[in-house]
Amino acid sequence: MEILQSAEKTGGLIGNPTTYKERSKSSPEEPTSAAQLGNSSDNSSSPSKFSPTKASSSSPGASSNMIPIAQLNPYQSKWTIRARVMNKSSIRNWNNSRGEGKLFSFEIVDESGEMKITAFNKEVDKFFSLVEQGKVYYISKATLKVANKQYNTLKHDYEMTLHAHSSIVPCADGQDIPAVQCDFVPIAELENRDKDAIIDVIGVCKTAEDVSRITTKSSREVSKRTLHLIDTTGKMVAATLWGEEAEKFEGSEQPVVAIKGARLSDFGGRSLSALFSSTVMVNPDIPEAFRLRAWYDQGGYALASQSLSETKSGGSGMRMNWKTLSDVKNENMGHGEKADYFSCVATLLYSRKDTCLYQACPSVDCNKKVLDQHNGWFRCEKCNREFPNFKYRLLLSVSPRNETAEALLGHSAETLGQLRDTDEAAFDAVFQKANFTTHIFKNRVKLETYNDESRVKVTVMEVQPVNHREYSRMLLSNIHNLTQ
DNA sequence: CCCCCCCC
Repeated sequence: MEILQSAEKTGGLIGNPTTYKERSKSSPEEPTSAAQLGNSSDNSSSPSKFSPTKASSSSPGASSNMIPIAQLNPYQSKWTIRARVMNKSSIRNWNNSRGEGKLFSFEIVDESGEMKITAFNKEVDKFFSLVEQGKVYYISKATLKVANKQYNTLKHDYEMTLHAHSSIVPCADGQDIPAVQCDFVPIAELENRDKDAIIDVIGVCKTAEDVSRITTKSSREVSKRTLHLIDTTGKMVAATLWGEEAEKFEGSEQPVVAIKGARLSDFGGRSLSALFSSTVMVNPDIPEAFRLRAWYDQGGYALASQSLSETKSGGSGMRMNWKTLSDVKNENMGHGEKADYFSCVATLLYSRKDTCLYQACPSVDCNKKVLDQHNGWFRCEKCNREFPNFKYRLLLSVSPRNETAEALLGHSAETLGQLRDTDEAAFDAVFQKANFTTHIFKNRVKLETYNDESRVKVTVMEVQPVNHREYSRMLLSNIHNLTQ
């Protein structure tokens, strides 16, 4: 792709006789930068607008009226438009009670307006590879119908469906047609944007998670892959791609990734999700991308970037079921059929050190307590074997997991086991030091019956450091709710 | 003729 001019220098689009206003759903407030994409087919130096003469010289619709997109309506039969593809979806299949098929859609723009175009089945085969994002085409003979505003946020009363006689022909001189514009929001700035805002973002893909399959609420299976994008603001944000885009993404070489029309979510703080209407561009040929590449390669890669998105499930105040310990009692948590889960910020008052360590089977993934045979051998009933050695495991009364207890005490079970055997004072000190420390505890609560005696048992699943910003945010929201 | 924008 060739870029006419960096819009950053100009504060807007230059080289276009008219200005195309960003579509409403993007709602940019103060664009900090803008990039133009897709002028590769613009070679002519003589802009032409709706001149029938010009149209007849190079378009198949010689007898058609060249009209602006804004004037398209279902009540005229002969027309040709000349427009640039802003956005193109991938091919999607559907299968419902009314039948099945495939489709793709794209959005076009000219100086007068914009429109959504959908192609089904045979028209998918005919036009999918021809239609390229950023390029200009003559389009004629298609069906116009009232736009379904529920799914089409473009500013036009109608949308277009291609049919067997529809014509799409590349236009060699479309430089007068507005370029596709990106208003990239710096990643640090995402923190101040509203949830559900549709924004354009560009960053270096520092890491890309593996692709995974998830099942949606409506029982559809879909692939997803989360990228972690950073920019020169030193902030990082998680951006999730879906479907084929997720499957095909190759992030091993830290490409620059631009997403036009991503949705800002408040999951885990702030994160982004690509929509069907988003355009994901890997290493796009735009100045922003070149700048980011240089910045990253010349040292940006070493920056300890701070993510706006919580990477772990914990720490974030958004999805945590925060409870106080008295809530657990007052709300009779754990009395249901299934266990309840809650998180609390709590301070460790005391932990028993006498029964905290046990000698476990050294087999990988066994962890069963071994029986000391007092002959130098240790027997594991589960493995039905005797070992000359064992491994220490930690078991605090709150915790089912060795790793959780290790996090709480700040030492590995192995270290503590050695310490107990060699330096009791140091061993005691570890427990002393852990007392009165405050953490986020993620807990499971369940009423358990043992020997005819029922009691609510709280098990700590995970211990995490307190994220004071998130925790304060949660407390403020509680105060806010109390004053409602 | 789709119309799902998902999951933690």
